[in-house]
Amino acid sequence: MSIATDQPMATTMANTSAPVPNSIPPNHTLYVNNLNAKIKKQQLRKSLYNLFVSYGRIHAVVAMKGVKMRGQAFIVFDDIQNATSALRSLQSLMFYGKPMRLSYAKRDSDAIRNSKEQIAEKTAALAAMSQPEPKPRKEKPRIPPPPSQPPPDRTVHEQHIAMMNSEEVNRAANAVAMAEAELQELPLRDRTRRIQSIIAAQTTMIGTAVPMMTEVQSNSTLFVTNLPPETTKDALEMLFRQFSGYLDVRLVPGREGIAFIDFDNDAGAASARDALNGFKISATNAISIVHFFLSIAYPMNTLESQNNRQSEELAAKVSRLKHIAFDIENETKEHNRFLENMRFDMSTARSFLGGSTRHLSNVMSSGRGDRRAMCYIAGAIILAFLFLYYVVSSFRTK
DNA sequence: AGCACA
Repeated sequence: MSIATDQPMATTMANTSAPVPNSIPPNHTLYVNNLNAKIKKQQLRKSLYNLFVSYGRIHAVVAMKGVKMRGQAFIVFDDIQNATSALRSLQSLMFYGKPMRLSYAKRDSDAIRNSKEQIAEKTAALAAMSQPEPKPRKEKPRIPPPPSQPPPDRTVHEQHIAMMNSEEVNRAANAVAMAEAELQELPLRDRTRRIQSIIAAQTTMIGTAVPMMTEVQSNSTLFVTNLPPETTKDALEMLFRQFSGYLDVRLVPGREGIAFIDFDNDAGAASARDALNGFKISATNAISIVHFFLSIAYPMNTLESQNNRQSEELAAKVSRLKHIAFDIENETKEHNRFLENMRFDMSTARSFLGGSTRHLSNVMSSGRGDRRAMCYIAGAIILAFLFLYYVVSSFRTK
């Protein structure tokens, strides 16, 4: 399938370990040159971000259009180690048709300089205030050692909990939280990749799984395809109204063969889907029903992980998360298959969203002020829109 | 090739 993205084809990885002779010491910021100067600044920044962010949190991507600065960019990492691993793995990567050249920046980026200053100020202030100087610890071990008097038989759970409360896990959880915000802005397909790389990165970073909770948000609208052209709204109504929470059938004016079925709850939609997917609505047509799912992963509150039972579930949660990531991918592919055969335009996308937006206005006007529900619905609408827009634009630019 | 950020 041909998908248009703003991502350049990342073809040959000519990386290996051939570090360019490099006199510049490691830096938070990578200097990139030999970039394709034809790419527009915004897109370039976005693509660079998407490429480099797998190696760690990125503070900024700077690219400039001027004669002197074209073809170059700066990637500001929060962490030097991450900058280093990006430098090593992406060196000479074909990017928009040209092998990019990476080195450390000669000077610190302003943002880094500032935060270094702030840290220096704080430690100076601390030193001035406190008379017993804090012992300068050297090189913190990956997993904090047990307290000086290790209780003879710490249970596995207790060790686990101690680790969960470690600074490293907190940082990892933080990284995941940042990533979550970023995920919201990515099309579904890219979210899968990001979720996987976040898990991988955090897992290697702390040597164990980050405690994550996942929330699968289903959607109370079903997408039905392969309907015979003469299908009427009444016929579909007959079929679907037996399921609890049924609200409405929406045919798409000007488009044969598809329909949207709204429910007032996810579970009703799911049970209708399970019952009717593949249903032979006529001698020749077995209908196919797609239920769009959205999922969000977020770090578990590390305080909550003090609870033993929850800490037992961590591993299971993470593996479930991985499965969900794969599921999203599969579903996305499946959707694309459906949609590739159709002229799926914006009015169709809007029609799909019609139900959701109505739910939103219902919630808003009900005056119950359920913030949480509103956020979810609004978020789901945005994600759904992004996904649909992505699908639509992939036809446009074919 | 070219090292900036307001």
